[in-house]
Amino acid sequence: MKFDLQHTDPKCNARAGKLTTDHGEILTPIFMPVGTAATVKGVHQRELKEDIQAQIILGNTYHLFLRPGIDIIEQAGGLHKFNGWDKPILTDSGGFQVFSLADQRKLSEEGAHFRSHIDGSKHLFTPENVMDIQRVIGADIIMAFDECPPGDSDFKYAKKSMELTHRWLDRCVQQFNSTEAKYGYSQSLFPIVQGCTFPELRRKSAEYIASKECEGNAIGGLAVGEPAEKMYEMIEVVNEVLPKDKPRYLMGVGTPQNLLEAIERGVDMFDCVMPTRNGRNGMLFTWNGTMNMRNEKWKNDFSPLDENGTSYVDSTYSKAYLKHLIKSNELLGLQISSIHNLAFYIDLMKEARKHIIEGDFSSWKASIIQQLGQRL
RNA sequence: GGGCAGUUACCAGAGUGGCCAAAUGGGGCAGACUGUAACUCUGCUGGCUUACGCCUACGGUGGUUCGAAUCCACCACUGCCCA
Repeated sequence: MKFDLQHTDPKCNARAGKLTTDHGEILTPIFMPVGTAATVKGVHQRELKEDIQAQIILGNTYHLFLRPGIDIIEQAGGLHKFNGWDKPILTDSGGFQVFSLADQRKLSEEGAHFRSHIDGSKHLFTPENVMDIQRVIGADIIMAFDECPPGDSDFKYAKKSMELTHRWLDRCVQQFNSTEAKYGYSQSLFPIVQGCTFPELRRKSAEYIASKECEGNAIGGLAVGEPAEKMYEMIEVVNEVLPKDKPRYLMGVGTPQNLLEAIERGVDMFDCVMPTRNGRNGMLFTWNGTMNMRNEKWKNDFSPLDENGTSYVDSTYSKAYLKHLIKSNELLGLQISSIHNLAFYIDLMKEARKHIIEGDFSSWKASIIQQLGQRL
């Protein structure tokens, strides 16, 4: 993997870059659709490629490990072969599931003991076997196994958790370096900064993560209940430390506003379930704010779904039609909403990149955030 | 013409003497959703009121009762069956 930092906005820390993997190039800043269980819910690979123009998607180690199971992925010849996506893939390590499925797990120095949410069976994730599993899944970018503590954790817990994540990282790096990619293309390991909302912990964690000299770095443990301002502050602290010549990935974030604020602070990569999940729940993101498609007011609005949208669903379908589909629980409604929202997120990144290159990102961002705050 | 069943809030539909402004679904209104156990979850939905509370309400009218959506009488309407 290779990262070229192409432009940095002269007035802020926003960056435009190019990430080159064995499955293709990624222009940053980039939004990566989440495809947890080997699928971006409700969206075909062809739609991802042609309509949404996604350059990379995610998969999830925890979910793929439980179902269909690593043996099936291996028999398929890796995740790319299994799901028919031949562009880059990034897999999350399952660290977030240790947090979100917390009532089912027990952490120890060794790793995370947990029960399957599917059948209750007992399993153990360790830094070593999570690396091995991600070797088998075969994503282009794989994530270190970390602990993602709650946003309201106290200092003592945050420190303890961060130190465990660092020790686990040592083991991840060790295991990663002593194993090889299985399918003839290379894989990169990204470590993850933790430290909750404590600047000194974040700084320390960023220094530790940077010292591993991996090909890219991630910021985790944000947008997990803390105020947005805290999140922005932590991003600033961390990005002062993380190397400029490597991509920075803010995990699990967020709203369109969050993305723009993070880009301004030097983040290059994002993923979030929001466009797909909220889309399935009837919420559309547009350049002029959000729309709740369940609202009665759309029932006879036959104007295009989104006049400013670039995806074919935006001009092919009307607001009234999507409102009808959503209210009727029709599957096509979920698909249209997901395609629209993902296309919007990707467009937002393209525009951001354009303005970074033109050197007026901050002023553009300010006006866009104003627009995005509305409710249509 | 006769018999039976029924008439409850926007719709459907429970409730058959006080705990009923009335279950539950749908519809409507609003909110939530951030490295996906999520086509999910939450609140509101007669009027006035911040609330307490008051008023109006279960086809209509009249009655029984301390008290009626619930019991009685008549009337109106709806459905099914028989002529």
